[in-house]
Amino acid sequence: MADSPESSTTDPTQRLLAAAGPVFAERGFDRATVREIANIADVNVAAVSYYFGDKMGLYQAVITAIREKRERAYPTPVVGKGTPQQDLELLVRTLLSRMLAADETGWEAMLMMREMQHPTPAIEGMIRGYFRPLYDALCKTIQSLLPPLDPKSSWQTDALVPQLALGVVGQCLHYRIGRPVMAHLISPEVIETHYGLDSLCRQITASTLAACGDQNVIDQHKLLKPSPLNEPQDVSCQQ
Amino acid sequence: MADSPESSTTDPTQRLLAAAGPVFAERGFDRATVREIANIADVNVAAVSYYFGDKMGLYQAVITAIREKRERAYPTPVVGKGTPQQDLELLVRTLLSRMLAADETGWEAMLMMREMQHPTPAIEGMIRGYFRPLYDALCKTIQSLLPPLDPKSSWQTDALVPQLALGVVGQCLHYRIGRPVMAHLISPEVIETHYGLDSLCRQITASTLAACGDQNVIDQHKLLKPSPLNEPQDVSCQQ
DNA sequence: ACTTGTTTAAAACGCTTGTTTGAATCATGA
DNA sequence: TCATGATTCAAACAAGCGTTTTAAACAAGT
Repeated sequence: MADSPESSTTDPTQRLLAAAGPVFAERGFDRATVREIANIADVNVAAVSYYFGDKMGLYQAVITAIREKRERAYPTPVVGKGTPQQDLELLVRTLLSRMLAADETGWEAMLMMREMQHPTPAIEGMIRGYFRPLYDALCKTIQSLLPPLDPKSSWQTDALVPQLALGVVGQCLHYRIGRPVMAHLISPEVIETHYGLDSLCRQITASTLAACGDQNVIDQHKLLKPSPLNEPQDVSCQQ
Repeated sequence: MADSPESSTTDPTQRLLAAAGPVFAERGFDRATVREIANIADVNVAAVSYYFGDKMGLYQAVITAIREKRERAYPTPVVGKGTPQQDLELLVRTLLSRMLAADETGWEAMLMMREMQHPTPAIEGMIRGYFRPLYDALCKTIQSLLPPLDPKSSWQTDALVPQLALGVVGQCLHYRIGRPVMAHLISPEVIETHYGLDSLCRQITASTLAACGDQNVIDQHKLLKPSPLNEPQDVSCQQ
């Protein structure tokens, strides 16, 4: 680990991009220093200004690069091919994959989250090529899962579908954002066993189907999996 | 607005705390400068070191202060008094209130979110006095909403309840975290009309009840409000 | 081999930062 | 009134930062 750090290529541009990602993700834009990045990339500090203009240029290049990479790795599925239920599960899986993505060490997702909350000009492209398509697909799928809407209710036409879609996004997001806190609330073994991609995907999909108000749908969905809920009709049972 | 900024008290400690909150929230810990804070507080920069040791000391004092303030403003409701459904709605409302809290300009919630993702030593107290109680209450309430669990299924006993509870938290959280992105996806008018506390609370509560698999409960809940879903049985209707 | 334009290298610049200094000011009790 | 300790203040300090400079190394075409 001494002679050739980040030695995948000799192109300083690539070396800088590769080195900058994890540093930006771990330290944030401000705490990250171009000197550290340049050291890791094993290029001179001046290369940052030379190739990217300035530190912010490098940052935006990193953001753009990982967005494109993840877009390719987890492309937005085309909805309408299978049943709406299958579409929904696929969308949830895509979303969760993008969030949890164990590729590298998760720093990519971390960077995207940073960008979400403290947007730089790079946010525009992120939304256009990344969030919007998936959000639209989600809305369309949820729309087709719902019973016919009352066109006279502005709540139903304007709010319901987006709220359900955002509920999906929010739950997926939480398993990225809330991770540090979750580690304090739930034992590591349980997280290990029950908070993998498959388990979470099943849970979120089922919840959303239920929220769409279609008991048949959730029953069908449950049949696909081993051991879900059993008597959904009897309530008010204090443990 | 010239002669006495932040003039609620003459105590430099209080003035610094009051001034530091918004600045830390808006700029983040690193971009926030003690000089700007001191200027706004209208005290000398040296007061930061003098009273709080250093910048980080001031930051942690701010975190602690707003946690205590919000704990008082939106205390964790005692569950078990009313029906589980009412309890759930109350808990969701508390959570959403804490997240969206329009008090001040929302910087308090923003700071707590920052802390969640990039914890400092102040996170311990936050979890103990803030997240844990609400999370436990949520779990207990959801438990009593669910049908009897199969004790042989580790998924049901270990994962289901926490996952549902975290789903609630995640959805609430998202309406804080995802705000910038949401502004790009949904028109301002719709946000204005349909993304207030009441609307979101209703939506999240109803979704969770549905996810608990109890169709009766959601039907009852719907009766409390004007115009929710109507024919929940017929499905597969492509818009 | 020479020239020309591009890339790399080390050092330094200029600026901002958190923090400290040491004197001035104030409050308080004898 | 004076002395003592706490507080305030302007100024300075030292360190770290992004960026620029200047010159050396390199590549390629003639």
